[in-house]
This record gives sequence, C-alpha cells and structure tokens, in this order.
Amino acid sequence: MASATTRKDTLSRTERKDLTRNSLLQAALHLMGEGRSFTSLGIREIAREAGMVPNAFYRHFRNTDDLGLGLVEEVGITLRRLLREARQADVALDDMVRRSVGVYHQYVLNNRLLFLFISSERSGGSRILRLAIRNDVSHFTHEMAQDFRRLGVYKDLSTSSLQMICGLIVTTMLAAAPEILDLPPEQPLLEAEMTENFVQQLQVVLLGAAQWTEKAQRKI
Amino acid sequence: MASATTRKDTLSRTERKDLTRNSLLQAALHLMGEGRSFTSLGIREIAREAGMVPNAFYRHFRNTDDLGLGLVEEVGITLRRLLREARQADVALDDMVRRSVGVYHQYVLNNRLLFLFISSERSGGSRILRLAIRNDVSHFTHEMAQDFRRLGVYKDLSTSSLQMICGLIVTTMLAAAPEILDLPPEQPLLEAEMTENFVQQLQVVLLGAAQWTEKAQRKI
DNA sequence: TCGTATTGTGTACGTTTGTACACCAATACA
DNA sequence: TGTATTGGTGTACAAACGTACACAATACGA
Repeated sequence: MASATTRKDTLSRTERKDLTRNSLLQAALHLMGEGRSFTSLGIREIAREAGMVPNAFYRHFRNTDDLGLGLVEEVGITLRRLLREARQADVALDDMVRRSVGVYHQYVLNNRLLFLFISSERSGGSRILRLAIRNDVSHFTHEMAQDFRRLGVYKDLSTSSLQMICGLIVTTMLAAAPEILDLPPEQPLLEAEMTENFVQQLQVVLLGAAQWTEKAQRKI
Repeated sequence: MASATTRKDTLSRTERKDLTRNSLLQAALHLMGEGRSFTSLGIREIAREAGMVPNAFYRHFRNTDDLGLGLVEEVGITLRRLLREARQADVALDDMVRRSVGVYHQYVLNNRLLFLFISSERSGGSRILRLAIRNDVSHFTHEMAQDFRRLGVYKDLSTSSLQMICGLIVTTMLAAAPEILDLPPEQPLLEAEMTENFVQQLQVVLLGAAQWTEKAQRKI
C-alpha cells in the first residue's frame, strides 16, 4: 500500500505539505464528482472531505478560488500529457481518427474528475477560473497545431488557418467529454453510437480542412 | 412605465403569480450574471434578489432545482425563437455563414443571461439540469436539420448524417457563446477577430459536409 | 355576499458557514 | 543542542442558511 516514497514518516516537511495540499485538491475534485459545482464548494466542506480541520485549509490556500487555480495547474499538466500520449500512440496510421478518439475516450475516463472540472468550469461561474482554463486549452490547441506541422499534415495551410482548425477540433473534443462522462456505464450500444457520432464529426472537420484554402470559401 | 396589461392592480391572481414567479427566475439569472454558478445559489438569496421574503419562494418552487427546470423551459423557448429568427433572416443568400453568425452574435448578446445559463449549466453541477438542457439542445439540433432538409441543402446526405453535421454546428455555436459573453465591451478589434475565427470554423464544417458521403471518409 | 383557497409576511429554530485567535508538536536551522 | 518556524488542532462567534409554523390580506367560486 504505502510505497517507500510515500510513507509519511520518512518525508521532509515540504513533501508532507505537498501531500496534504494535494489531498485538498483531490477532495475538491471528489466533491465536484458528486454533482457539485466548484463555486458552491466551501472551505469547511473541502477540509472535511480531505479529513482535516477547517483551519488547516488556510495553510495551503487563501480561499477557494486560490485552490481552483491549483486545480487549473493540474489541468495544464493533464492536457500536456494527453498530447504526449496521443503523439506516440497513432502516428499517421490509417483509420487514425477512430484510434485517436479511442485514446481520448480512455483518457477522459481515466481522468474523470479532472475532465469534469474542465468541462464545468470552462464556462462556469468563476471568471478567474474560466479564463485560466481557457488559457490552458488555448495552449493545448497551439501545441496540437505544432504537432500537425511537424507531422506534415495540411502542409499548405497557413499557421493561423491551422490554429483555427485545431480550435475546432479541440472544441469538438471538449464538447464530447461531458457526454462521455454522463454515459451510464455498461451500455456498449449507447457508447458505440456516441463514439461513432464523435468520429464522424471529426472526419467532417478534417475533410473540410483538407479542402480549405484561404479564399475558396468566400461563396458559402 | 406600467402599461395597461402589466399594472399589478388589474391582474388576476394567476397573472400576478406568474409575474412574481418570473421575477424569481429573473433574479436567479441575474445572480448568475454576477458570476455565481447555479448550484451555489440559495433560496434566501434568490428571494432577496427578487425583492421578497425567503418563504415566498416555496409558493412557486419546491427547491432550487425546481426553479432550474423553470429556467430550462425558457431555454427551450429561446432556442426555438433563435431558429425562427434565423429562418427568416437569411434564406440562402450569399455570404450566408457570415450573416448567420452576425444574427447569432446579436441574439446571444440580447439574451445574455440565458446564454450564460445554458453555457455554464450545460455541463455544470446539477445532473438534472444538465440532461434537461442537453435535451433542449438536441431538439434544437433536430429542428435545424429539418430546416436544412426543407431548404434543400445537402440533399444527398442521409438524415442521420445531416443530424451529425448539425450537431457539429450546434456544438461550435454553443462553444462560441461564452467567448462572446466574456469579451470586454467596446473592443471591435478583438470582437472582429473572434467572429472571423468563428465564421471560418463554420465554413470548414460546411465544406466538410459538402464532401461528406457515407463511405468516402474511411481512409482518414 | 360569504366562506375558502391562495399568495405573501413575520418569527423562530437548529445547522452550517468563514474566519480569528491561542495553542501544540514536530521539523529545520543556528 | 537550543530556538524559531511551520503544519495542524481546538475553541469561539457572528452571519447566513433551509425550512417549519402561524398569520394577514385578498381574489375567487358558491
């Protein structure tokens, strides 16, 4: 259970602190997993969920918004990791969209609480969090565009067009996340239907992107 | 100020009731406009904002979730109205996407609070609200697909493909809403940039849709 | 016209909240 | 080894919360 690197009694003070800080972050995520929105969470509630006394919260965060920014930091890391996994998973294989969707689907499930956080707070109550998340998503989009460049797909698109396309892809991906998470488990039929829809939508986007040139679309 | 049809002292009891019920709904929306998420709203708070005593709330709703469903009803109406306006605004004119985006942009601004509600609660905390909104959005998508059929665009697409495409369009539209609403006012440059991005994304989708046939995309 | 149902008010209660302050044990550093 | 800093605890309090109950005013059906 407790590995050599996580046994509490062998850790330095800063390591211990990081551990409890993390348990506060996880507690907040867990509460949101029970159907609470971030702005509805209270300090006492979070501390209670983390198994500590209310006042201890203040040793780590000034208020709940501050903790929210801590969560956004995790969002950035998680999105970066997703991109890394995607990079090494399917390098221009055939049926690549379907594979990517599979990877993404699994990744969302494996990081359930964090994607729940992203989905609900990306356009949620707190302006600070909203903008912070949007910033991370923007970074993600940017990196995806760079990957496309590196892979040599859509060679003849300008950088700004490529980013516009990636923005569309990311929007579609993020819109799929809450649907993935709301799907009742053990319903392979519904799941397959949703996945197929998602795959086709991405294919439409890629098809459009392949046709896109800076001036060809004026008549639409 | 008080027109003949809204003067309180000439109204029947049910009309009065509807009026105060509505002021509760508006109060909730208004609070969300101040950066609160729906699940963080309290009964006392809403009643206070509506200018009434806490207990009066119970004469209209059983709890806050119940009021939320009332708001979702407004969502349905508002989306239906949007579609109606869009129908009569641009019937297959050239540069139609840009016009539609303009109509949509203005509509979102005119219904600021409701689109804020849609955006944040569509993937927000309360499962009941989330599913209810998703249901409305699904209806909206469906009607849009029917309109496309009626207009004779994308004649050679199957119904399910058409709905898949409309789902993609609606996703893109709804993703644009919070960005529209977060834009600081009087920033024509930023606004133009965002709008242009939005227009191009829709054009990519339509371009892809025009190329879409049930089997052509297997190789992607 | 009278009794009744309905809408909104006032008071009240037990909980929960955010946060201040004093405190303690243990780590880090001199 | 002694001392200062730090992470976590216990107690405390005013404020806000949801909700129950009794009550007032009034529109409505008889």
